[in-house]
Amino acid sequence: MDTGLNLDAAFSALADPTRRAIVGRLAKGEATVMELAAPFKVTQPAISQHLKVLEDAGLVVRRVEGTKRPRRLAKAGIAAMDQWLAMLRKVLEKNYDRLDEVLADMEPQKRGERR
Amino acid sequence: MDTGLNLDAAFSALADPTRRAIVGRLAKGEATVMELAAPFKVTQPAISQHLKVLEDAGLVVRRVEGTKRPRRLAKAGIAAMDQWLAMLRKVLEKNYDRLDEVLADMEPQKRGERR
DNA sequence: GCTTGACATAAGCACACACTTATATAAGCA
DNA sequence: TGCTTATATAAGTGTGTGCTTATGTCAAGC
Repeated sequence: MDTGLNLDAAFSALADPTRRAIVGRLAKGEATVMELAAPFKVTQPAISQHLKVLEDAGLVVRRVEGTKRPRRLAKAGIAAMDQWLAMLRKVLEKNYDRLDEVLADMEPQKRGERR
Repeated sequence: MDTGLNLDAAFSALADPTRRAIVGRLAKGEATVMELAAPFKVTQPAISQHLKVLEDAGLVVRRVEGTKRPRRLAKAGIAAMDQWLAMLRKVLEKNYDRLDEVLADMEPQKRGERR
């Protein structure tokens, strides 16, 4: 029942804080590699590698402009994750039982076997 | 702008297909470790380890019932990711140029740290 | 044509991760 | 009391990831 889109790649791409920051920057609009690299301490190759991960995940697309390769967000990848999460959100909003949640959190642990 | 929840942990937890399947199963309701392990070819310890990752990410909570430890979905973690993605979706759908406008357009209560 | 600027790719390394088997703990039951 | 069930933790191992430096490519400008 899967759409075939790569959720693995999308979620693991966004697992990295640098890549989430890149995506956050691209939410403001198109940007070149150099522009994307500027705020970070890492080198340009590192950013290029991050961008490759984001592109392979379908979250970002590339354009050619002279010697530059501006990136922007891709709708497909974002939509796929969003859809998966929407399913969970729907379940939670419908079934969430506040009291049970509280009780689970307050469960006595006298024997200290937790974590 | 931090929800207090760890997006790093949440996204990387869901990067693993086994863990996404576990979450998918929990969307149908509470389940024990053995029940969660059944559909997979991996061993029980592996599932316990996956569950620890999901719990640390705030996506799943535990309850004590005799010798069993049934898990269920936790609303907070899912909501945090959902919110982050909603911001991106909004940018893509509305074709905004600037993130600022999107943030200004979002519900005030969802923008900052509450409580 | 040669240099520069913008990027991609390659190789190597340290560390994180998913898995395994083996063992520990705790509750229920004969 | 011991045996079984449910789960957690430990230790070891192979694989993956993120970073680095070094180098390659390709378009622009002189």
